[in-house]
Amino acid sequence: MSTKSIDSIEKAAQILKLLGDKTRLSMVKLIENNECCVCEFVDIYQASQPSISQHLRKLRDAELVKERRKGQWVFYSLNKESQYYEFVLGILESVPSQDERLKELEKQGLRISCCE
Amino acid sequence: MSTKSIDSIEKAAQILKLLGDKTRLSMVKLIENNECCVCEFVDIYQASQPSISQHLRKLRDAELVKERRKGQWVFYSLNKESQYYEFVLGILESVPSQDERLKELEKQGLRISCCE
DNA sequence: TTAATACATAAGCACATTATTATCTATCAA
DNA sequence: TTGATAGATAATAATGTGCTTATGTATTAA
Repeated sequence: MSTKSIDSIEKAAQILKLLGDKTRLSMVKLIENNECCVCEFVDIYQASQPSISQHLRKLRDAELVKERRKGQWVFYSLNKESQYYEFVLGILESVPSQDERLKELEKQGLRISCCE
Repeated sequence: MSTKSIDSIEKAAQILKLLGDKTRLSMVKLIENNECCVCEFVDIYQASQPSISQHLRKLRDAELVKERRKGQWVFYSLNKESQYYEFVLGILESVPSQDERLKELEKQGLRISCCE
């Protein structure tokens, strides 16, 4: 079960700190409606692969995102089972859509859209 | 005018980072409904005065809070004129009330409740 | 005027965070 | 198999953050 309210001020601060990085915030906003793999993030943010992986690890450790392996790719999405899902969703509501970045990727033919 | 939506991902991340510290988040939640002065924060968080002042400065620089001098005290409150007021308010909705901390202060007779 | 209280700010240090580089595993395609 | 691609992780370097200490200003009370 997830409610919008957070039980402790420390936990709330921890989640806000995680979202308080522009790369992570943008990634989380992006996977609100899309499933993305690591190499897509690398292209979108012009960042190194380890840098992206480390951001994702923090989000995964906090159980805000979940991963799904599909062949050689690992796809990330928002963890809807998280206790904090609604809290995060409430914040994302006020954050500008990042879907343009994905469209840009598609235009370059770099979007990973594998079967199934 | 303030809307819940933030124009840029960078600005949103900046605000979330500011709120992503448990002392600052608690202070902001506290002054959602109360006006507090620096020395009260010092008592409440058992922190040094410069430490509290530095937190408040960051919040003030981002225009999330405003100050009001009253004699020797400086009282802080949420800046309702801020462009980001509703965004902050939306987050605070999910954050547990910190009013108990003020009640505790009153019990100890340390609450500054000056005239007017 | 003097002392005390409230607060701000600057400098320095300790610790946390982020990015890079290097290396390792897993999957897929030849 | 072998090579290439995707990704994770460890070690390290660069940067940022938050705290303490020291000091300055403003206000009040003596």
